[in-house]
Amino acid sequence: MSFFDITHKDNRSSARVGVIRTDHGDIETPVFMPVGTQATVKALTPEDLLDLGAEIILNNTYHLYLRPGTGVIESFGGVHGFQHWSRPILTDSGGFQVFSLGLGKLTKQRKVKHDLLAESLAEFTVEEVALKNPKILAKVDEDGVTFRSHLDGSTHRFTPEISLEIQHKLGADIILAFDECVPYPSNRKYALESLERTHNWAKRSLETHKLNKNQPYKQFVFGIVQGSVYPDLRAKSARFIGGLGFDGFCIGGVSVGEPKSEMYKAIESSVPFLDACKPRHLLGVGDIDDIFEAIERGVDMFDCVSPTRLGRNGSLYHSQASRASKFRVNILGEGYKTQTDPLDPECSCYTCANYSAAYLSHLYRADELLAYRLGSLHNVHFIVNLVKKIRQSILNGDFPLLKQKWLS
RNA sequence: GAGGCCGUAGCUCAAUUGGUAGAGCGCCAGAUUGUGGAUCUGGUGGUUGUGGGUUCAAGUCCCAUCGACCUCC
Repeated sequence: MSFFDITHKDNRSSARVGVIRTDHGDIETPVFMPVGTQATVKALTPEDLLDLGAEIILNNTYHLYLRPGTGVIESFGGVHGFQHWSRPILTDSGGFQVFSLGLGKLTKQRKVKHDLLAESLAEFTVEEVALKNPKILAKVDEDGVTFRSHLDGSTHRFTPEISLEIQHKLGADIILAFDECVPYPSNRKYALESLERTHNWAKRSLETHKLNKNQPYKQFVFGIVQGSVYPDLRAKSARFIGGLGFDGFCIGGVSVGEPKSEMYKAIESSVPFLDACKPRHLLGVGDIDDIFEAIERGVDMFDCVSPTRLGRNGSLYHSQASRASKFRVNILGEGYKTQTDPLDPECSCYTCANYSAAYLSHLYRADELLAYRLGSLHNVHFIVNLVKKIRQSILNGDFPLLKQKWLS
């Protein structure tokens, strides 16, 4: 029994069907994993997640390290026992927080124009840019990253060694190398500089992982490909990371503001250099069209906050919504105030099976807590099961048809 | 009954000595991709209670009227 087996390949694209085996159960790929940053998929219980078909969830190292702290989680024998989830878990390495607390923070603030950031990065060092922007909470150096907690401002430091040691203590089934996610846009000089650093960190992450002897059960470690939107850097990164001996791979640094076409190019530039027998995870994606495009290009795993975040904000997936509206409708829209039918007649989730759109609309307008739960339930169900349908379509040989049906 | 005070957007309120009526919230719409249950971006919205008058010009000054509130008898 190997960690990952490919059971079927699409003959018209790079799409494939497989199974990942962990001590906490199997995962059928392609798979979408809901994000439970703080050891909880917001508003949902583990039973909810099982009911709607989730096979694996993502937890975040940065958040759990800061709160409740690794010690508390260790006392439960790891993240599974702590959150009452006995199926597989993947932990992020904290690398993304280097981005979201650091330079990426600038691109997320609409005030800072993209070209301004690009100019800054061309003209100044990262340290100089950070000095000019006191809101930045993280600073990267060759050895690791120093950051301030978003909770209390206290100073902390992550290195590849520290991140992996924390992840060993958290005890997820799949853990990630510590990387730097560069903002978009980044000039080539910075992207390359950061890439060398991420590669160095990948080696150190893997070495640290090999030293870990006291695993109660098997932990697999994935390396992360970076390289921004530069195809040659992506290829360089995939060759390097692909050659280190990781159990699987992530493609990172996407969905950070770049055009979708650039993201697809980044996937295409990376996949050919990654061992075809190992699973590939596209970090932080995502949108329904992106999932189709990525699976077609050989991606096996996805995680994204969008179904839960959008669910809490009333943006709900709908089988009859157009691609232009990203397959979603806004339940807060005026028309739903009086709709006695369920939100989506074609949906089999708990929410659509039991509640009218008008009731949902009311819950959202009244800021009732049940809105978060019913909305998240619906959205996660929608995405998880769409990916299951895609999996089946690959087995049936009609994946291109299904993709065309959705994306035309 | 007498005196006082106030009526401006759906709501709470702004608007210099008279000079193009604004804000917050709400409402409507959009954004949201390895999560700060957050945030951001637009948009709709008014015969300034009503009717007269003074003035080049009135939310603002004058008169009447309707309504709310306060005090006193």
